[in-house]
Formats: sequence, structure tokens, C-alpha cells
Amino acid sequence: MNQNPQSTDLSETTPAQPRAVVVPDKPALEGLEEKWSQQWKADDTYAFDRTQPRENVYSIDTPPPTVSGSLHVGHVFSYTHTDLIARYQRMQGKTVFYPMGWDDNGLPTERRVQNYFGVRCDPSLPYDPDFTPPAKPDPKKQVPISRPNFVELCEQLVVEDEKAFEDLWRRVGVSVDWSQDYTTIGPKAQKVSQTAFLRNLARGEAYLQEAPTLWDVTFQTAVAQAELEAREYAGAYHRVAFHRADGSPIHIETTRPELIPSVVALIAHPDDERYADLFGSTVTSPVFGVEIPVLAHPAAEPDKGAGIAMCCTFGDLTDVQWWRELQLPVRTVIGRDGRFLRETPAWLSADAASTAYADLAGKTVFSAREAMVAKLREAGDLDGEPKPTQRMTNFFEKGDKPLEIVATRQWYIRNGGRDADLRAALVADGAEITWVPAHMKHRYDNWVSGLNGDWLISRQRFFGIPFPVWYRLDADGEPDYENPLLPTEEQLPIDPSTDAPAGYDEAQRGQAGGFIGDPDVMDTWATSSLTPHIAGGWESDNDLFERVFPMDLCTQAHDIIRTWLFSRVVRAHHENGVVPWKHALVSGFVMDPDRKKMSKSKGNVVVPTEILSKFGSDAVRWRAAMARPGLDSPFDETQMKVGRRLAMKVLNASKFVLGNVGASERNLLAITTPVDCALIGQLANTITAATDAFDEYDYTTALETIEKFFWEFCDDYLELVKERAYDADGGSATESARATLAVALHAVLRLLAPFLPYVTEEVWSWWQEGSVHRAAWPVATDLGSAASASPALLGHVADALAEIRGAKSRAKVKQRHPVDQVRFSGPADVIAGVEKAREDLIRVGSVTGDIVLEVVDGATELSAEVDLAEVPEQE
RNA sequence: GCGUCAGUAGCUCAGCGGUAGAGCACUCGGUUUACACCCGAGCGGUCGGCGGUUCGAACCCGUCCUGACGCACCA
Repeated sequence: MNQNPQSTDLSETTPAQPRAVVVPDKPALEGLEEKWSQQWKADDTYAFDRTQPRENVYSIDTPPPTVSGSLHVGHVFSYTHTDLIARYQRMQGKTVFYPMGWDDNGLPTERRVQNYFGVRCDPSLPYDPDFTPPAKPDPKKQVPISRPNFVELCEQLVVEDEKAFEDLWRRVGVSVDWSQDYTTIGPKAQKVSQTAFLRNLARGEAYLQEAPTLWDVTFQTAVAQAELEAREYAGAYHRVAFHRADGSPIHIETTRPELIPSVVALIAHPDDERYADLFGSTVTSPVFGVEIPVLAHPAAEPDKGAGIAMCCTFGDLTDVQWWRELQLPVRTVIGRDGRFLRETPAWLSADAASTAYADLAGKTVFSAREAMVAKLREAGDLDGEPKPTQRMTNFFEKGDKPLEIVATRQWYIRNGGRDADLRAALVADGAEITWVPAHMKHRYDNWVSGLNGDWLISRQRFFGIPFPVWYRLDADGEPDYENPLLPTEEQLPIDPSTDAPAGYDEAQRGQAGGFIGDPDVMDTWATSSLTPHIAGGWESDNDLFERVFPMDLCTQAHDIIRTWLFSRVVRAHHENGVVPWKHALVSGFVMDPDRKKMSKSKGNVVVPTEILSKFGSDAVRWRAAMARPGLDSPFDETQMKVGRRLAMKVLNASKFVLGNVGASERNLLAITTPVDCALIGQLANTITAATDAFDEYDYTTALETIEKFFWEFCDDYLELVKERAYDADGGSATESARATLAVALHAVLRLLAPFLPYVTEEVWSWWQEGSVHRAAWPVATDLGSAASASPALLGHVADALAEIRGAKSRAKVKQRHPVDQVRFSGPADVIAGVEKAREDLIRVGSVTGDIVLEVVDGATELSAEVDLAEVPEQE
């Protein structure tokens, strides 16, 4: 069963090695994290065994956290969910491939470096080998530095951040094999990213295209559809007059009057009779007097605005559609910095137009709008006042200004956004994944079906993986984008800004007849879409890759289904023709107590280190395990206490059991007393139910099942057999109790181990060799014949115990108050059960007389008359 | 607008065709040997509304209401 070479043989039928049982006098939770996380590190407890064949491997693709960001409790919950599965699979005998990655490339790192060191990247500057960052960063006066200097600082800072992150994950107890780590900026990731890109390019899955793209003016980079966020944005409808040849007005409505200089057409629906006589004619634009055609297109909606729209370069994606389908000219007025072009565009060269444009040139969109409205008003072409409106506008998820649409040259990877067949294939890929919870597949389908273009992977940024591409410069120094120069795979990774292509030398860079490197970097998602390949050693260690890929599990929260999850499906589809994993486990969010999403800006983020210090890792993990896949859960400190109490209970109950039971007493044949057999029967059922739940990735139900058993074990069974187990010469009944306690504890520690790795390891170390985390997951059939005993007896005895306790509680006496006699009456099976535990009940109930039993025909439940002993007042 | 999830005890959630459940909170009681970071006993619900199917509905079907989220919506 257990394939792990380090694991111990835990077959129940084999007598355990005699070993001294060492139980501390005052067991405590404090210090366990440090003690055991160091031990696990020293022992390589979670090492992956790469000699195992694929069928013995369980491989996990876990999200590389953005190291320049900060972690909150939501991360701790989500990573714990992954770890629960990892630990379960390991105990089931799999060797678990559980690497950790760090997402350290891209914009978040750039931003953090800018703020941390007080610098900004200026690619035009030369490298300064003696550069040291300012002692006191001034966010208002960032020091401009060269790209190589900037990248150096990025690399320096991420190392520190990654150390802090690793410390946190070790403390949480995630059972990662830390020798398998990777980063998204490191050489391994660079080689994989560039190799995969070249393969995509060779197969036609990647392509370079000059086209209108969504553009963030703050970060001055293109962004992908997956990074968009629609937000409410305050705007106003402006009713503006264009003019027919005879001077009569034709009104349109627009929220972006500043784009009037870039108008290329007015467009109405072909069936719209109001404008039928205008189709094919021209009008002139207000203020600028540019002649504009009036065209028909079905995408124009008659009931929107005036029913006729001005088509610009480019106000929105409909403009792009019209531009493409009606073959309209490009009239760009907004530059990459979000400001109006300083030079007057050619189509505005007429005197009036160029004079008017001069007042817009160099202005931001916002200022240009104000200026334009003033001009319209002056010209009498603004009909009425602007009507304020809230509209949905696309923003870059990390940005705070609306996106513009700018025609730029960018790299794309085909993702089905322009190809129905590919889209259908990717939807089919999604259907091959087992989603946990199942309904998360809808989000995937929704996203893939709604794609409106291919995946834009190039970014005009600095800290990222460069495209391994150069372009020849012709005799005039113009780049030849059609025939890029490419390295061989063996040369990778390369940086085209410092490496020269084959057949050229560095002196030819930027020279006519020479070459230039592609200036862009890949977006972070273009790299993290390859995490199974990076972690699994694709093309650098194919022996490993074949043992771990396709992976068994990927885990993430639901916000990155459209980005990380989908992009990995795209990459594996292109490169390997398979779905990259069998299961996708999707975690919910931890919300603040008011059920609002935690975010830095709201100041409602719960910092994990504080909560871990306060309650301990096991308690926090317990709470995480209570959050079912896909469900958001509100943060509530009182729930952490419950987990802590469970961990404490494990210590104390184990102390009691092991204080009375030697390590050698795990003898199944000694378990003969009916109550003991019933407990083993209950344990067998618990093991089966928990195993079934875990196999369905339902860790919460597994925990609930195990925990219920454990509390009943403590509160009822342990109390019931306490006295019997204490007996110095109790004979076979005592032997039975002790063996049952030992067998049950031995199993329940293993059942709880995935959830409470620290406290279970601590207790395991009191009486067992090796780590509980390398021990075998319990199997019901290893519990011998008692496993088939009916647990019903246990319930009947618990009911009888509750009757005695209830009577004492109602009489407000202590639980050890003596009882003269108890008369139980009830159905035959219940009475028979109570009879079998009569001796235990007498002792636990402090019954001095006898327990009288009476079968009542037709009774449905147990009732009792408890005669409490008379005791002097001051007792 | 399309779609998904959720609405059960004060709170967090199970249950998803056969007499309403757990934990927390609350109330009451309990100090000798596992545990006061504790133990025991209680209180507490017309299972969002209305229809339907069924011998029987929290559970299935329809419809509506409320909340959250995803996608679309940018003239």
C-alpha cells in the first residue's frame, strides 16, 4: 500500500515495536510550529521521490503567489486546502509532487521596487555599475535609472520577499517539497517561456500584429482582456450637431466629445429610416469642419443615444469593429501617454481645424474634453447641457484611469477569441476537468465563450521575460517585422536587448542593415500559464516531466479562473494536446466580518502572522478546512478558538490514553468487551466515510466526520471506560479497554494529521517512530473483526450516560454525586445495549446501588429514573 | 440583459424525499488524579414567499422576492 520508502509499516495486525512512551507533564501547543517545522526541514519529510512511476505520483500545481504583494488570511486558507489534499494523498501512499513557485516578474514587482527604493526605470539611460539606491526613498522624486539597474533591484528585492513568504508557508505547515521551487523570472522560467513561445510561433499559435489594443495610459502598456475590470465611471451625454451640406444639423450623442477630431464616420442602423436618406452622403464635423461619411452598419443600435453614432479612432470596441468591417481610416489623436498628440494631424490641416486643434494638443483626455466642450458651445453646436450619466467603462484591474484604445504592434497567442473551432476545443478541455465544486465550470465556460480576441501577451514594461526575437533593419533602418530573427532552443534563454542574433555582432544593433531586439516583455500570465512545465522540468528534465504531467490537481481561488487557470489550459492544449490536470479545486475568499472583500485600500485585511501567533497554525488550518471549496466565508475569530480547542483536546486526551497504555498494547485480539468493539466499529465507519469524502476532495466533510468521532471518543467513550482502563488488575476487560484506546488513538491521530499537522506530530512522537505524516492513512479492514461490530451500542450507552448526567445537572449537583439506583426503561435493543455496558455505567455514574433495566414494548426511546443519594449540605 | 451560487436557531453552517441538526453565542450547574485553553445540562427554528408533484417536501418542479458573484453592457 504505502510506496514511500521512509514510511513505517503500520499494519495493525503487526505488533508494534516496544518503545518507551514519553508523555510531557504539561503538554502545550506553544512552540510546536517551530519545533516541528524545523524537524520536517531537517528530515526532508515531504521530499518527492522522483524514482516513482507516474501511477504512484500525485502532482500538484499550486499558484505562485505574487511576492511583491502581501498575503492575507485568504491565501492561508486556500494554500491550506491544497495542503490537506497533499497530506491525504501522501498518507495514501503516493509520492507527492508539491512544488512552490514565486511570481516575482512583472508589474507588481516593478511597482514595489519603485516605491521601496524610490527609483523609476528609464530605458534610455546607460547602465551604472556603481549605482546605489537613495538612502531615503522619496516617492515624489523617483530617481531615474537604467533598465539593467532597475532589473538588478527587482532581483535583489524579490529574494528578500521570497524568504519571508517561505517562512510563512513553513509556519502554516504546507507540506511543500522546497527543493522543487521555482520563480517566474528565474532562468528556468525564462527558458521554458521562451521555448514555448518559439514553438507557438513555429506552429502559428503566436503572431505579431499591429492592431488597436486596450491601452493603459498610466502604465503605458497594452493589457489583455483578462485584465479588464468594468467599473462605473461618471460621464455625460453631449448632444452635438454635425452638419449636412446645406448647413442643417444632424445630432449625435457622445460621452467623449474630445474625440470629435478623430471622427471617421457617422453610423446608423441600415433599417433606421430616420437616417436612410443620409447613407452615402457626407456631413462635416463641428469645430473642425472635416468631411465625414454617413454609413450604415447593423451594430448601430437605433434606441441608443440619438440612434446615430460617431465612429472615432477609437472610442470603444464597437468603433474598432466598424473601423475593421467598414475599412475606415485611422485618425489617432491620443498618444501612448494618454495625451493629445502635440503635432497637428494631417486631416486637420485646414486653417480652422488646425487652430482649433492647437488648443487640444498636449492635453490629457480630461482637459481636452473641457476645452472641446467650450469650443462646441462657442460654435453653437452643443445642443443643451451635458446630461450626467454613470456608465460602465473598462479599466486595467491595477489602474485608475479608463483604458484607451491605441493601435500598436503586439504579440498574441491564439486562445479561441477569433476562432470558433479552437474555442470549442478549449471548452471541451474544460469539460474534461473535474471541478470542485462542480459549478465553477460555468465560470470557465462563460469566460471562454465570451472572448472577443486572442490573448495579448506582450507588455511595454521592463521586468519580465523578453521575447526571444530580433528584427532585421533594412537599408533605411526600418525593421522587418515580417521575418523575425530567432534563436535556436539551445541558445535559450536569451535577452535580445543584450544578446545579438546569429550572424550579427553587437555593433550592428540599431544600425541600418543591422538588427534590433524586440523591446517588449511577456506578461506575467504568459509565464505563469506554464507553471506545470516550469515546475515539472519540461524539456530540461523530461524524465521528471513524464512522471508528473499531466498533473493531478490544480488549486486556486475563483478570481483567477479566467486568467491563470484558463491560460494554462491554452498552453497545454497547444504544446501537449492535453488538459494539464485532472482536478481543479477552487477556493472561496475569506471576507471581512461584514462580508466585504478584503483589500488593502479598505484597510480590512487580516494579516496571517497575527492570527497564526494568536491561535496557532493548527487552529487556523482547522478553520480553513471548515471552509468548503468555492464558498466565501466571513472571518470570525471566535471560530479560530474552536480549532485551538480541538488541538488542545488532542494533547490532553492523548496524554490520558498514553498515560495508561503502553505502546505495545495495540493488540486487536484483546478487544473483546462489547462497548469496545462498538467503538472500533464506529472508528471503522469513520475511516470509510472520511476516506470517501477525501477522495471526493471534500475535506470539510472528512474533518467533520473525524472530529465527531474524536469528540464522542473523548466525551463519552473515554469517560465510560476510564475506571476500567485504570484498574491495576482488571483482567481481560481492562486489557480490552487499553487496547481499544491505543488502537483508536493510533488511528485518529493519523486521521487528524492532514488538518492538525503539528499537534498530531507532537503526540505521535510520544510513542511512535518516524513522522505521522509519512504514516499510512488508516484502513477500516486493518481493524480486525471488531471493525464489523455495530456502533449502535455506543449510541445507546451514550443516551444512558446522558440520562444520568441530565438528572444530576437538573438537581444541580456535581457529576460525581453518588446515585443510589437507576431504572432504565425503553425499547428492547436499547436496553440490551445498556445491559452490555452496565459495569462501565455504574462506575462512571458513581452508582452505589444497581442499574435496573426494563424493556417497554412500543417505547421509542430510553427513559430513566435516577435516585440521587442524599448527601449532607456541605458536601 | 445572460448565467451561477446562496437564503435553515442570534451568528457560522450541515442536512437535499421519510418525525428539524452541529458548533459558536446565551442560560444553568460543576475545583480531588487527561483537560478551567475545561466538563456536564439546557434554551433556541411555521427550513425566504406563493403555488404544484407526492401517502409524505427544508429537500423535487414552477414562480416570485432578497443577497453575492461571473459574463455582457462603454454612441
